[in-house]
Parts: sequence; structure tokens; C-alpha cells
Amino acid sequence: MNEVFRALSDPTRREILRLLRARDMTAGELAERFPLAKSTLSGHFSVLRHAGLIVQERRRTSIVYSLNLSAVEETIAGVLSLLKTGRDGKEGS
Amino acid sequence: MNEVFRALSDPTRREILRLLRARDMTAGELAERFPLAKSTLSGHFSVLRHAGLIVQERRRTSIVYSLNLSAVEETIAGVLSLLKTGRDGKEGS
DNA sequence: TCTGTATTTCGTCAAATGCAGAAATAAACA
DNA sequence: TGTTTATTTCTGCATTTGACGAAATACAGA
Repeated sequence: MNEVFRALSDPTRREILRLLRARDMTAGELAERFPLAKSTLSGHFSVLRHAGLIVQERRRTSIVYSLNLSAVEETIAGVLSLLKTGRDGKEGS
Repeated sequence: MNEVFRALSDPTRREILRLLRARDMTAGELAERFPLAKSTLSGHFSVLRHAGLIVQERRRTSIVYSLNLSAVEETIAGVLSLLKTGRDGKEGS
């Protein structure tokens, strides 16, 4: 959970999620959308992947990233309930 | 929105929100719950306040903090829809 | 106004973060 | 195996962050 929030705290990473919401994209396609070095984007992918927010899959020479939508929803819903109910946030829906 | 995510990315700040979920507390009461200097906690309060997640109110000699629950819910719900639908996240519920 | 209590602001420091370019790795294919 | 393409890992640097203690501010009451 900690990692998820840290991942979401960066605007570039949230924009990556937004792009992946529309369709799966390769690392290179994503990198083209930002005025940043590919190595920098690769680092952002890594953070998002460790947080479970995206998944990667190798397809021929490229690596395709896709949004792990259910993980995103679960996480945010979990936080919502954590802030609404009276428990300690260990158990979810 | 950016500020909200940055505010939520720190574990101490999320714990502050959890404590305030139970009841309003003064800055001193909150500070007692953490092994940190009061000045450090004051900084966290400031971040949470600027993000709109908590509100403060002076009561006699103390400053009472309370959770801005509706803001929290709105924010997280907004993010949820931003990740689910195909728009740009400017319009919400 | 002076004192005591509660909280924030300031100055400083160590650690973490985001970035770039260079080198390394992985896969497809001649 | 050697080459090309796609991506990641490594190294170094500048900025930001979270932490502390000391000083400053705000308010209530003698």
C-alpha cells in the first residue's frame, strides 16, 4: 500500500497510467509521449510495476505495458474504506 | 490533486488521518502518538492542510485538527473514475 | 505587561528522488 | 556468432524531503 501511494505521488507516473488506460503500449511508445530520457521512463515503469499498478509482457522485440486496473481499483477502494470505517485498514472489501 | 497524492504518500501522514478518523485532536495530542519532534509533526499537518485533507480550528490555547472527510472521499472517488473512464479527469461525480 | 502553554517557523543536515548519458542486457535474425 | 532494435541498469548530479533543536509567534490569564 505504501508503495502504491509513493508510485501515485509522481505526476509523470500518473500520466503513464492515464495513457495505459486507453490501450496497452510498449516502453518505447510511452517514452515518446514524454520529454524525458528513456532511462528515466524506465525507472518510472519499475516503480509502477513494483507497486503492482502495471504489468509487463514481452512481445517479440518489445516490452508491452498494461494497466493492472483491478489492482488500482482495489487499492483506492481499500483506502476509501480505510478512511470511512473504524478499523485498522488490514481487511478490505 | 497533485498535492493530495504527495500528502498521502507519507506513512506518518496517513496515520495522522487514521487517528483523526476516530476523533478530532489537538496538534499536541497527535504529536504524542508519534516518536517524532513536534516541529516535524507540524510540518506534516501543514502538508495535509494544504492538500485540503484536514482543517484546523483554534480552541482556546490549542489548535484542533479534524479530518476533511468529504474532501478525502471526493478525491479518491475522483481518481477512481479517472482510472476507469475515458476522459481527462477534470469532471467528477 | 509579563508569564506560561501550545504550536509554528527557521536553519541545517542526511537520505531519498528524479534526471541524463553510457554501458549492459535481451531477443530476433542474417 | 555478429548485428540491430528495444529496454534496463549503472553512475553521478541537483533538488526535494523528512528530521531535529532553537527561536519565534499566538493566546490566556495573573
